[in-house]
Amino acid sequence: MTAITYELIKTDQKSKARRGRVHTPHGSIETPVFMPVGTAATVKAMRPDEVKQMGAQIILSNTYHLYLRPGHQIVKEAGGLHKFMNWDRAILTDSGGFQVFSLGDLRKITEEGVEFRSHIDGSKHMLSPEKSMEVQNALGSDIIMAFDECAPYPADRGYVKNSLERTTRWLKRCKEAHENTEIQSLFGIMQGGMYQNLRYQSAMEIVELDLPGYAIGGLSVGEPKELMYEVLDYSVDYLPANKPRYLMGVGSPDYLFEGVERGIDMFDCVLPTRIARNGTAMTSQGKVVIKNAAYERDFSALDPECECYTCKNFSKAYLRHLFKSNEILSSMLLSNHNLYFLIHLMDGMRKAIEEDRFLEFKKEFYNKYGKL
RNA sequence: GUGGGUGUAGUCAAGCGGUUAAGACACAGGGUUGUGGCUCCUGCAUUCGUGGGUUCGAUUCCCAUCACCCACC
Repeated sequence: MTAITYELIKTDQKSKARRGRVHTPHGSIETPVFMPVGTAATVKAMRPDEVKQMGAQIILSNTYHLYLRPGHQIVKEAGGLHKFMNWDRAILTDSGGFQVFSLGDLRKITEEGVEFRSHIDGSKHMLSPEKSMEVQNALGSDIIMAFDECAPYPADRGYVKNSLERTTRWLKRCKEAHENTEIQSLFGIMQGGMYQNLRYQSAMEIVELDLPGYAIGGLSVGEPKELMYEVLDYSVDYLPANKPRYLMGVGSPDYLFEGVERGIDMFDCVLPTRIARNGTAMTSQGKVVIKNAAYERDFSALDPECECYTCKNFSKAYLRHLFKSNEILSSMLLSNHNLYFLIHLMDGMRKAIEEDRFLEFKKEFYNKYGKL
């Protein structure tokens, strides 16, 4: 018995989109789902009760960051991550694999693991499959991710093949080292870059380990949109239908639609909260760069079709003023809106799948949303 | 009224005789996708209060003038 189980409820008649449910020790999650990112045990600028109230079913936090600060032992002493940050719904933790990729410069990858320098104080650390499991076990998140290597783009076939094979070996070590299987489930991560046969090889290797869920990693790392969609097309088919499929790091509305259409169940992304902090909103009419001078005297709502707290109570002119004045409330209100927007977009997608009109729903959205 | 000082972009300012006048902030665009991000990138003075003069050449020196500031009557 694993901590996480997947229930397939319905598959769309005209696409690979599917409606499902992931059962976790902290409640069940209706899928497809968007997971807000809370790297340092907090969804930046948001209170947990707000995140919960807008309908977030699961959030993501991060092994690398919590290991460095405050330290996983402290989180464990606090009673685990859920209690520490006061979030009683599901939590997924990333393994630190992506930081190995994004920190780039000061790191050394070996078979044992990755040696890197802390971005906080420069101190030297080693992250390995065993260490990542130790940290994630201490955090107590419901879904824990395998410690993988995310190959950069572009990367040649030889590099990607070696990297994916090492990721499989690391996955076996993760499975071996993972201790709390009763309350935490380990998801494997497919790699393979932009090469179809390598994606296939990676899938075969990780699926053989019969894990509770699988993620597609190594996408949205700078490749063209069309290429990502193409890789996604066949990659999803290599994963079992009776397990949740998670596309890592994707979160713009168009990517979410294209992912769901191809059979993805879970997404996470820093995009909504990051662009919120930098003065941009996602709305039903498209992207709104609230800091632009055009909104100086625009007293209308950010998104006239949105029911979120921000849209119901404040004008674009006020939001622009808050941003230009560097007010904390700016990050709070825009993050609130962007997260609400994506969460409700997923609500709409789920409903559309149930009614077999996912493609129509997608078309309607694109017609209004326009570019990105 | 007398003496002194200052006038360079929206603001604070560097430059003080020599090719395209630092920088910061502000302002204006853009970026952002398993968060090293209240961040990053780009743009923004044919012109140095005004008028003369000296000089091959002046934002830089001289004179006048205007504005503002300080001190003393």
